[in-house]
Amino acid sequence: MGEDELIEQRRAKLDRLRARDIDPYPARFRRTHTAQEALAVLEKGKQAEVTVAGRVTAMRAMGRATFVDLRDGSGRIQTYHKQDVTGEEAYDRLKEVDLGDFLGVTGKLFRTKTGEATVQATSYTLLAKALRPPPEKWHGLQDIEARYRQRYLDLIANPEVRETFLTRSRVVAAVRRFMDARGFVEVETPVFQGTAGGAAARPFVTYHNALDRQLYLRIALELHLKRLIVGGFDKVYEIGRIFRNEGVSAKYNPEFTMLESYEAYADYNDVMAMVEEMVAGVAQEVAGSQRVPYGDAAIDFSPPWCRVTLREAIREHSGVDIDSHPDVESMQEAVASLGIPIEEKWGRGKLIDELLASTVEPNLIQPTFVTDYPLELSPLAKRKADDPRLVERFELFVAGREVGNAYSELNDPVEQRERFQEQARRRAAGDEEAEVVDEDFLVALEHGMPPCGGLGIGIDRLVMALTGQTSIREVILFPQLRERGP
RNA sequence: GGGCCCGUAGCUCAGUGGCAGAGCAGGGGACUUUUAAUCCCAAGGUCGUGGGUUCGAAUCCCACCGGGCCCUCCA
Repeated sequence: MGEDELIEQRRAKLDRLRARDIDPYPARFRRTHTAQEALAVLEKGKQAEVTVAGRVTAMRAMGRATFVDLRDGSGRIQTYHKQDVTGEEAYDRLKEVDLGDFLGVTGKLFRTKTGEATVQATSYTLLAKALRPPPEKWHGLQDIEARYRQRYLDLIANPEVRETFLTRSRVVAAVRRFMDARGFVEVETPVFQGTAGGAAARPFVTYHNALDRQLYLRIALELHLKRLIVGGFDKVYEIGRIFRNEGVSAKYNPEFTMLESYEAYADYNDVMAMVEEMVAGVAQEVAGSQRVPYGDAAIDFSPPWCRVTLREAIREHSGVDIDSHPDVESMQEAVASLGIPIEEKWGRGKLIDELLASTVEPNLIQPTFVTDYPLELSPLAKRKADDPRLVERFELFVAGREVGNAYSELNDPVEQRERFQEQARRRAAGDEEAEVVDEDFLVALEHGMPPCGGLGIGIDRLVMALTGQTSIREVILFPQLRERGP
């Protein structure tokens, strides 16, 4: 049976219903109970009359009696339609009902002889006719491309997918509650920006007609949130979408969600403690435990987490002591000797970053703070007092992926200008991901910013770690895909 | 950007050179407590697209489109 034919059959049913003066898309319907509420009523032993509504997910017809499974946002409930109860006309009309249609059903609750809570229908109403058939009821929707392109079908057919996205929603809500409870003010900053800064990434470019001006989509929240610290908000955060013009893969989606927070009079150690408390609390709230399954093992979010300096981490996992390679040439040699492909133009910082990504990161399954990064990788972070080559910075790794990044914010406007200028030199030398000098931000810093601890958490990756997903597309409802071909 | 793999009915999948199949869904019939309901009957195909090899291609080769995984880059 071809798809067109299946649709044609459903249209014919629609026409027959209309011919009988039945509106297949009524404007409203009053239900008295959700599926879950109705089940609870019967649980209390009450054989009350209820009106429920939902999508038809299965029909089992046996001559003059039919069982219909209805699903709403709360769950599933079975309705039972008997010809001698509903009357012949209404019973025959069930033939025009298809899987995927929405139905409202009124009747008394009872238990079948197999014990299933059921609504004995005295009447029912078609609430919306579906013209296309739903996916297979037992195997669900397996085709990965179809799952992403038509996520609504994925959500209908695959309950665990629905569960993952409910978890995502709970994670965001729990993070927000945590930040609010600590006195952080939630703010919203511009998505369109004249210069896109705050991260090493290529931006999307767009154009504003009335302003006659090229604009960029933000690649980070950082520089505007710090302006607000200058403006006197002591604690601010934003949970927002950011956009990076990079490849698409299981780890990367061009738009993703970041939490960034800035706290005046805090440093990166304070931020570390806050992150531990926040993520452990979120895990407890959404997973019911600070230990969450990860493959055959588990990730344990209970504090304190492992803390290791970048130098130690790299030495442990690659055998290379970065302090023994103070110049670019020596570092290139060390990295290349591990079989890691390198590029001639890479500086010492980039080489260290590469060492981290390829030797350390995949091994950090349990939550781990890697601290004290090279200055050249961190143009917005404050220098360590006891070692000017390093900054007060940490990255958080979980499940072999970077989940967070934080530092004591650089608030010396003169040094910030120098750091921007160094970035500008790199950009001129062909590094498209170097920071752009943001004069407006420098002016803000020149007005004085208190010492401040900043944080960025990749919400998508946090959700991945908390739900055991290995592809970012499983935690983004509508991931970016290539345009469908002809 | 490179390598490997996949694309068959609305959905889930068999079929690897010789008549294009099954289950679910859909259609007809039997069945008044089923639940992957059961039983009977009939129907349903641009085998991703376009070339090529061959007497013969879903099957082998090439290109393209889409997807997946692994590299590369980015969080």
